[in-house]
Amino acid sequence: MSPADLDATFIALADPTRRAILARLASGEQTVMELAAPFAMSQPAISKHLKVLEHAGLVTRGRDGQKRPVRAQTEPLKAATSWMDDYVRALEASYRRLDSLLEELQAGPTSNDPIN
Amino acid sequence: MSPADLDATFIALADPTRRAILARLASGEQTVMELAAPFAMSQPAISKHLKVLEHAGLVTRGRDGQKRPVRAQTEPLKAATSWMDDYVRALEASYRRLDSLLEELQAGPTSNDPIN
DNA sequence: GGGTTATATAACGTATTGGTTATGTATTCC
DNA sequence: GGAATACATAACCAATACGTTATATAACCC
Repeated sequence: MSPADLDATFIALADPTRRAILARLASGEQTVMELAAPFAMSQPAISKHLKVLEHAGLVTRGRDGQKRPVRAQTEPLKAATSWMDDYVRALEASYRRLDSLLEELQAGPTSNDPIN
Repeated sequence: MSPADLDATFIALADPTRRAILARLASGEQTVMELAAPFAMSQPAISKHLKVLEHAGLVTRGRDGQKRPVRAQTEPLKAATSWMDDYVRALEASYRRLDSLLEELQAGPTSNDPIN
């Protein structure tokens, strides 16, 4: 996953309306009208949010007559989660290194310490 | 964690410069100057990015003379990961329900199906 | 064909973002 | 005290984000 893809995913997730749309899609495919109904927002506004989500690969669109059913996809979320997990792991490893270094120092200087 | 906190976290993560700053902090505390060095960007630009990260709680600032050491924090990331995990889990549960429904239909109508 | 429904697109306004340069404010060092 | 260093803040600019209303496009229904 390229940085730009990660950008797109996090940008898409950074808006509460878009996260709410995703949450509603968890219970299955929805049309644009169905998605728009619960929000105090115009239909074009929802269409724009859907475009952002689609650009991130978080949703895909089908075709059923005049309807364009929206369906959630997990792929980009897994990539984003993976970035975050890797990062947290690296951070925690770094904390552990620092901790053991501090322990060593507290145990008193050893022959390895630069005395002079 | 409130939606606004999630907003702040995802917004902070949505910029590649900010993710790169976090990645560099994984190897330990850094001053603003140290952080700015590898980027083709002015020091004030980095300070702004740091403010966004700080607002999300992804970094905290210390004080050491004229230096303001920056240190990464994992807390908001865990909350964000948790939102994503919950969502993916809900999605996959929904897929499983749909799958088993399709299987049932494929197995042929039962006495429970609305025949008329 | 003509009206209604579902959705997309265009044009627009305003706020925010991400960068810049210039300057302010502490703090350190001699 | 005065110069240099580390950082923050202000003022500015271009681009983008997020909403609006109005309108276009396409499919459905009679």
